[in-house]
Amino acid sequence: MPDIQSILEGLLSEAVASAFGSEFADADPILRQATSPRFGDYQANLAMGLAKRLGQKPRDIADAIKEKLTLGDAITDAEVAGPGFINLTLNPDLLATQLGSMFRSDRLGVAKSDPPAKVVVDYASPNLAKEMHIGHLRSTIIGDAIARVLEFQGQDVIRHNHIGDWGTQFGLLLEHLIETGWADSTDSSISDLNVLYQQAKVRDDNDPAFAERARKRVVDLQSGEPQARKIWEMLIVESIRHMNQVFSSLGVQLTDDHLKPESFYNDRLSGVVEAIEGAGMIRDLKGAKVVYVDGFFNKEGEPLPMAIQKSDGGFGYPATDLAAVHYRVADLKADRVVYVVDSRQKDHFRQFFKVAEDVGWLKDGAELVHVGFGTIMGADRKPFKTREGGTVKLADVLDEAVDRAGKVIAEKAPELPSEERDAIARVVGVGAVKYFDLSNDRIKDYVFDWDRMLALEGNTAPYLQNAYVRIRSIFRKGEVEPSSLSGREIKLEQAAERALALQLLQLPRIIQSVADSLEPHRLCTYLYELASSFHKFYEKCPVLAADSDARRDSRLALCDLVARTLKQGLGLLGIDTVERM
RNA sequence: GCCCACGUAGCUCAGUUGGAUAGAGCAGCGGACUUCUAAUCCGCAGGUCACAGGUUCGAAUCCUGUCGUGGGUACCA
Repeated sequence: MPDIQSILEGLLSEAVASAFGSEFADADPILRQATSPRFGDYQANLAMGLAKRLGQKPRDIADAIKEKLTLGDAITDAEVAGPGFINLTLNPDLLATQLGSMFRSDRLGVAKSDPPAKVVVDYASPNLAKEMHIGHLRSTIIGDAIARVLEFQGQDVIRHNHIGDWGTQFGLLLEHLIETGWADSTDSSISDLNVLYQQAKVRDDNDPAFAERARKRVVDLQSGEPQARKIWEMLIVESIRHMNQVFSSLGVQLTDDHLKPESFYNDRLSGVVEAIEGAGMIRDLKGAKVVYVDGFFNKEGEPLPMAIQKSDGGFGYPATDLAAVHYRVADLKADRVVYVVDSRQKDHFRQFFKVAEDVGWLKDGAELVHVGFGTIMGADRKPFKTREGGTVKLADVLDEAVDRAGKVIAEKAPELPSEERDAIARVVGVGAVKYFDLSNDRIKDYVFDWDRMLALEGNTAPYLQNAYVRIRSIFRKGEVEPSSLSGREIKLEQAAERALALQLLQLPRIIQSVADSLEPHRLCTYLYELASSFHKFYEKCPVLAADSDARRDSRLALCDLVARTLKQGLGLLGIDTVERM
């Protein structure tokens, strides 16, 4: 069934063609949702744009279109207002029919994209040998949300966790571990590694000789030297174990199946260099093989080199990134590769995207997209740190969120058994952290604020989860199974019901807009407005105590649609719901 | 220096890709609970959309410049 937008656009095109000739049939009707109920439900803004082309006044054009507009099944009223807006009021029966079809759809009316595109989503991608910290949060959950939305749309999504298991940090760590004799011990934990890495980092910054030896270790590792290899494997196992623990408490859909570590591309690196050399793009700079990309300059104003192969023979991240592009586009045949990585790396992405294009790897029109995001700030507007000024561990953030959520639940719902309260605290606490992050425009920095994210008012996860809970409570109390409502007629009588209906029917458009823009916060805003519309409806319209069975069933169906939309929407953000809270 | 983002109410943020009188939440003031869960709802107040030009029927949104904040500026990622 065509959606409302398409139906209206069709009617408007017919009217324009009938008023001014068929050559105008493809004019964009510029259909928008009305900004206020007093302007009807939708407005068409094409009359102003046609004024020049037709040499007539916008209002006269709008009047002419309005005259030819078919009223009845879809539109019950059309009025011209302002400079030439055509305000449209929808037939409630059309809304009801649309809702009926949404109710019967297990996808809530969201069409599957056909044919599906193959999309690689590269996200989380932490550097190993360090504990996961707050800086890993955004890539992990924004990427997860994007992957879920694209998958729901029916795209062929391939998740890649491009973990840093191969770079310079391992040189530092290896050199330090071998020198201190740690390499001969058997027991290790990620916290130990964290400390050892910090020690190594300090030495690297202050001791050029150490730095030199550490760089040599990277070359050893990449060329398969046995001792380096053996220690490295121990480090990797421990790091991945820790990473998976964090993913699990975060509720992220990444498993070992999605690991595509930097080391995976090792035996492709020399081929990458050869291909770029073959394209005549490699230059020599002090022994390093570099590429120059137009438009990038260093502090001295000279063209900025990007090192594909370092002067010591080792490969840096540009080589790995280029090998990954080639693998994803040429081997996996991806149509789109999405990189969910901090905005600060924007220049790096622009550079190697351009190189990949110039080498000719994007022949089939494959699209590379850097989905950048801002920094999480503390209350002082500086990057979020612990009170002592240290790195905030991701596991600690989640623990505290659950802890804080638990306290609120103990206060608000003391009647629930403590075991259930613990489970709810986990869903609410983790959901609050994730939603708070996702609900901000990803390109901007945001200030981390416990009170705000766990607040029950405003655009927060608990507010949405509570709307869901209230609906489930209605069904429990009324002892109604949602499936039993199938086929019942939905009647939209109250303004609050009509507003809710219009809101529900926007879901497909919102999903599309998130998929196009790769901005999950658009879904958050939508869900918040939906929950808000529901709460207004809830105050105004008794459901179980409605004054007729037909009205009760109609409202129950509306409630169920809201619940399913909230659950689905939150699910696409990687956030769970509970039955009570 | 050069390049890239961002600047909306006291605070934290939206703003449907250029549409009507710029919207929420918090904080402030005033209301609504023997409840389908008040973890909610209703009302009041709060704005030179950083500033100045430009594009056009129409700009918070696009362009140019200025100011401010943050980031990037090879062989860390």
